[in-house]
Amino acid sequence: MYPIGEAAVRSGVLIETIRYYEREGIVPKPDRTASGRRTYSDVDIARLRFVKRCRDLGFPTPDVRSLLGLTDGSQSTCSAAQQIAARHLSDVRNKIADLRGMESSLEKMMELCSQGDAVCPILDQLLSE
Amino acid sequence: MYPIGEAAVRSGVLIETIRYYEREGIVPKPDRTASGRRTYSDVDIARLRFVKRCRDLGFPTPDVRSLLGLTDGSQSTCSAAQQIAARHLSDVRNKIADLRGMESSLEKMMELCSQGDAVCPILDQLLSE
DNA sequence: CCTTGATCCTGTAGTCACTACAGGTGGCAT
DNA sequence: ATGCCACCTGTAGTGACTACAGGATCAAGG
Repeated sequence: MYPIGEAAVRSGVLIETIRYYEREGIVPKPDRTASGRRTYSDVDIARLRFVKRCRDLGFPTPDVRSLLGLTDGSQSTCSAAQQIAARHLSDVRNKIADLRGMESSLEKMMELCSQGDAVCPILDQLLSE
Repeated sequence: MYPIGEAAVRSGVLIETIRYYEREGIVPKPDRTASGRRTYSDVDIARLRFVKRCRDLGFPTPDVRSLLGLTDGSQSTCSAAQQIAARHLSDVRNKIADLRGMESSLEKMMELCSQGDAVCPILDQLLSE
């Protein structure tokens, strides 16, 4: 059993973020010492790492909750996880596409810049549309 | 001169977002009618469109302010705009790289899913690291 | 003139996922 | 006892919006 500082180190999740997850109900409240300090088991740590992994992959918190809920599961939970992951993958791809659009526009602007025009092409582009 | 509703339509920026930009000092306060209603000139509209264009390209608001400040400029403002755009382009590229990493991990997970394992590979992957 | 519906106003709070801080307590070493 | 570090709760802030409440103004129609 570890105090929260140790749990943070072991899970890779910040102390304040751990408390936030608890407050939001993303993870269950841990046991407490007689003096009121949180104390985390290895299972608690594993759960926090799961949450971190999900967040690193960009899953929004509602999805993290859902995925966590599936971890006590059976065979049939796999399709639920698949669904969540597929939808999220689609979101990620949309975001990439958005960003690629931005990148492309920015690149085009930067390109015009190197042509030494009398008028700033970046500002001109931003002003013209 | 137009009321805020018309300005919103013409600029493509929501009424509440226009007020937000004004409150944050991103755009100057417009003139008012005798009864206190905001009234926007064509120059105000053009400025709002500029802000929208910058936001659509993902420039953070401090950069939008800076770019706006450059639009009254001279030749020498072009290098400043270029700097802002270059830094932002770099940020966009970093975000794309992050998302590509997520996409790749998610794709790998989905791939394992279609192999019909007894254990859910998605949850397994999330739990194992 | 009065009514009605639409538009506008200010101020406040909420969204998402954290993150920081204030003020206080507990635990351990000196 | 003192000092330092870790922990606690509660609150507020971040960035960029977005929504809502309660009230005022405006214009058109009866």
